[in-house]
Amino acid sequence: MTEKQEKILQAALELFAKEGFHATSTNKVAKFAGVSEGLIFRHFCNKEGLLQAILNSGERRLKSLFAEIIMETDPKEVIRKTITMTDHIDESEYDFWKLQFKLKWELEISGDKKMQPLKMALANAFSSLNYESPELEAELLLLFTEGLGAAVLKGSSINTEEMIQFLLKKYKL
Amino acid sequence: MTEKQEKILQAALELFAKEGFHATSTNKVAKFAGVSEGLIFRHFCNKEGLLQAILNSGERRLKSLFAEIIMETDPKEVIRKTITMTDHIDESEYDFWKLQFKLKWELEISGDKKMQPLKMALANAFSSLNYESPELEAELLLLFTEGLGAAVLKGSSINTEEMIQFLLKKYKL
Amino acid sequence: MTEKQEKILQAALELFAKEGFHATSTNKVAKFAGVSEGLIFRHFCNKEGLLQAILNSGERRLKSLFAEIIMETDPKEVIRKTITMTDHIDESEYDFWKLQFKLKWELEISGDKKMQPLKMALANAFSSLNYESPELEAELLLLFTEGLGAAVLKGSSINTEEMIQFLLKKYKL
Amino acid sequence: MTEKQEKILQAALELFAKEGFHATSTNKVAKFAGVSEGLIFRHFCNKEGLLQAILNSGERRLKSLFAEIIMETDPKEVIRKTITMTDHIDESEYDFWKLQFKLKWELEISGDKKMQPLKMALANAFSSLNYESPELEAELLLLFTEGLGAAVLKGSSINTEEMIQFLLKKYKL
DNA sequence: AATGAATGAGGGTTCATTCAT
DNA sequence: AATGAATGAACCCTCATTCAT
Repeated sequence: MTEKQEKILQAALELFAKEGFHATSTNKVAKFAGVSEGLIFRHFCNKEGLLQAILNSGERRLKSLFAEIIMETDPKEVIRKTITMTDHIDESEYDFWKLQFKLKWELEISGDKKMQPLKMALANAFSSLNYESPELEAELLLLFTEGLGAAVLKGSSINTEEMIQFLLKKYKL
Repeated sequence: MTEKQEKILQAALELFAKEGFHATSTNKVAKFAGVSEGLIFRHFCNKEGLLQAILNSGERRLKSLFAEIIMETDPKEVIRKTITMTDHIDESEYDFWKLQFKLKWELEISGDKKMQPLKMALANAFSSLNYESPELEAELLLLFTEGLGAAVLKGSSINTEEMIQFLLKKYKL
Repeated sequence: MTEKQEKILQAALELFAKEGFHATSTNKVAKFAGVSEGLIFRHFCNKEGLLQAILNSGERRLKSLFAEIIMETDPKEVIRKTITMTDHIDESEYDFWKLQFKLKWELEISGDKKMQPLKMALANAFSSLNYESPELEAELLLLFTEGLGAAVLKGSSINTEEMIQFLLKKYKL
Repeated sequence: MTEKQEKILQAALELFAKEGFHATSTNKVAKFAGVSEGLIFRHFCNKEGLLQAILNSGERRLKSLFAEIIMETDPKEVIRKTITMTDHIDESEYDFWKLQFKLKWELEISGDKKMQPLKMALANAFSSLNYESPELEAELLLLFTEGLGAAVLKGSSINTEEMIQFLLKKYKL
């Protein structure tokens, strides 16, 4: 991975996240990256290839974020970490996460599969704690988490911190 | 509102909802509506004007959906109706709702303001029922509603019916 | 000639003069005249027909302006009136004259023929006054007059009044 | 400046001069230049940018034409060269000059500033020769030059050669 | 006479992509 | 690996004009 390649990825991530995939031209990406437009195609084949490269490079981020939760053995900790997940997203990664949410709607790229391991970990946790419907509980909590994440990334008026504390109390954590 | 005007709106709604605003060309809209492309601009000025027209015409739908909940006097009913809201969306209106969600991410058009009255009604309801943090409860429930709506519209694997019943039980309704 | 017909002509004259024939759309003319666009075509056939109508209606103005000079019997007066012609153009007729000049270049509509009678009158005048080359003198004076007119209509920095006095002195008038 | 860039400029100059700026489509320019239409915008940004490029490249021509007169020290020669200027315009440059005249009317781009140095040189010349109103003399002569130039470029019926000789005699040159 | 809906061709411009260097 | 010229299709939009009413 050359330096210019990285610059392209970085520029594309930021622009795709800010303006959307379709609204960002390869020309804009090239200029923003300080690179000739042709180079994008040399390295990433086409615009979609560029997107894939971003997504792939981000997969690690996603997995490491989830891994910390999934590896957890204490069920209460699994739930607590899920709830506070939003708080642990570094501001420098906002673009990546925003892009994830954007793509779900713009290109209908579902993130469901990626959530599956987390969902199972949660279901197990709720099961250990003798919740009646652990799977539904897991799904519900993920719904909350996603909603909270979306709210943060869109700059909604929601007070995230308060909401997280509120949820923790609700789950007696 | 002429017949062709309606056809344009209808076509645009469907295409914008399916493929996104930027990914849908006015040419495609015109062809889909069986209309000359120029007519779009005579009636709606801009591509964006076309979008606005769709949004405005949908405002009624949105308000009537919310009104039914807000007018409710029984606090328990307010909460129940909010939870089951997703179920009451007619399949014929999927395109409209999908567009709403899509736009939130594609054009960063926030729906926060529109939710405000509903949020207040919910807060009041929770307050009447002596919940400790009625506003946070309201916000949380809205997070759920949005999440569930999104899941349905994206064709997620979530079992909506089950989830709704689950939540109703949680709120003792 | 109905009232609306006149309004169209008036609007078209002003717009054609200000922005040019090609740069003025029939739509703009219609809006400026407070009239439906279709009406323009009902009355004037097409855009060029509208232009012709303006030109024809202006022909009278042009002829009456020249007539006063041509009818003059005193040769000195012929020359004097030609030189001061620019001064006698009413400000309300600027648009018409500006259009004349514009069209010469935009559509290469020559005004040469219309000048012919004036040129002959001038040649006769110079001949009566025993100028050596009366025809060339006539042509030269017309060159000056046109240049002066153009300068005025373009809002050039030339001091017209002074220049006219200067010319009158040169021709000993 | 690539070969195709030059071809575009050349084609645009010819077409703008012949048909006018507004009446010439970029498509026409591209076809005439044997080039893809997009290339125009890559190199010149806008249609207007294309025009500016032509104008800028022509500025040299204009300055060199004037320089020869302004540098002249003999006042009589200054006047003589001004009068005969029209004759010194190469036929290959007609398009450029025609465009200059056209633009004055089509886009109201004034050439006044460019004439200023020449006007001052003429005023000085007339002053040296003890003319009473050197500045007005200068302005009048420029009026003549412009008028004659216009006549030539429009293919008027004026006999340019004769007229120039006539004026030279008038100024005793 | 007058409107306003409707059209199809064409306007300038941007797009993702290719190619020679 | 990297550039920048070059392309052709598609973009949004405006045009002069026609037609039903």
